[in-house]
Amino acid sequence: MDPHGAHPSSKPLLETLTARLRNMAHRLTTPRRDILDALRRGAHPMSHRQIHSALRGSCDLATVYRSVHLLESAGLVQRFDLGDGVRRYELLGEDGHGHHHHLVCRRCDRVVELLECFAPELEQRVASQSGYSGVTHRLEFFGTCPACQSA
Amino acid sequence: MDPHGAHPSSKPLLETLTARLRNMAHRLTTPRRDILDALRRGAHPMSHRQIHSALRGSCDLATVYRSVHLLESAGLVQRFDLGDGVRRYELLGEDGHGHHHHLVCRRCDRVVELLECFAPELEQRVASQSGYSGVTHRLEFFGTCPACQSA
DNA sequence: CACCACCTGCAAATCGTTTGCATTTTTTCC
DNA sequence: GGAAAAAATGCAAACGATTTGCAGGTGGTG
Ligand SMILES: [Mn+2]
Ligand SMILES: [Mn+2]
Ligand SMILES: [Zn+2]
Ligand SMILES: [Zn+2]
Repeated sequence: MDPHGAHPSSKPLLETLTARLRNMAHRLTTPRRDILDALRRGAHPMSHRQIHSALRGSCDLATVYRSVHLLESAGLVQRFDLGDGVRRYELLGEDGHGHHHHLVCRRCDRVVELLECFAPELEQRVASQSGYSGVTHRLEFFGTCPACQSA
Repeated sequence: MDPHGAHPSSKPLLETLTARLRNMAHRLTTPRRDILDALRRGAHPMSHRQIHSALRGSCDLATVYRSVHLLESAGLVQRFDLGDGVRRYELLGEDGHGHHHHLVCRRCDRVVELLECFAPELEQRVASQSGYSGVTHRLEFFGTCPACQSA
């Protein structure tokens, strides 16, 4: 595994993403297309602020918040919570394909993308034992990266 | 499993907790003792605000924030992030004993305490594959509780 | 019981995020 | 292509959680 590696999976075409958005009966606006494109280029989860800077001010920060909300409810992006109070987002494949987790350095915030998801069978067990339905999970790892260990 | 069940493990004595705090070279103040006691009584992770109300205003909310910080760095409490922007805390046993996870209803926020922790072997694997050290994890489950399913 | 380092209350500041409203865009339909 | 309706944006103000500065209060030690 490459410690700095980004998503190895082929990135979806921007055209594919905008099509998905329109299929959900939403308008395709310039900010939304640009946000999707920024996320497509990003190797790791991006905060609203990071997305906004990647857009170089082409739209307002409030619009980034509103658009990301929409993309999330449309199932195009997934939210990640890496422990600081900041929400981060990544593109999500159709039907939830592309679900995965991260390993974050406590010192320098370096992120490793973890390709496998371990927990689906756990979801099953948790669901059947509790009676809850539609069980999902959120899992992130934390540690000290090689660089920060020697420093 | 009891869907509403709280921690089944025996609760530590307040005296034990205050001793642990003092061993870390920290003062035992009234707010700190009261906060430990509130957490000891709580069945689920508590937010700063919940702790503060449990104290019935006996100390300031800012003091709750500062004290919980201290308790966290002293290893007496563990932080949980249940998806809303609010941090919650539970007592943690010595040497990290008592680590566990939760299942939260997306509709009514009902919390189920999950007794087992599945991920230590995953930590191992993640650590050896990435070169990170001191790997820990954060894992929570979300779903719809039986009551909210019928509603 | 006095001292001092540490802690607390209070209020203001900070930070991420949300929202109201007037204006601009997108889409639909001629 | 252009007009009209519906929806999205920009801007600034509001918000809720958390942090912080400072002046006064307290715990633990000798
Ligand atoms: Mn990722
Ligand atoms: Mn718990
Ligand atoms: Zn690092
Ligand atoms: Zn519920």
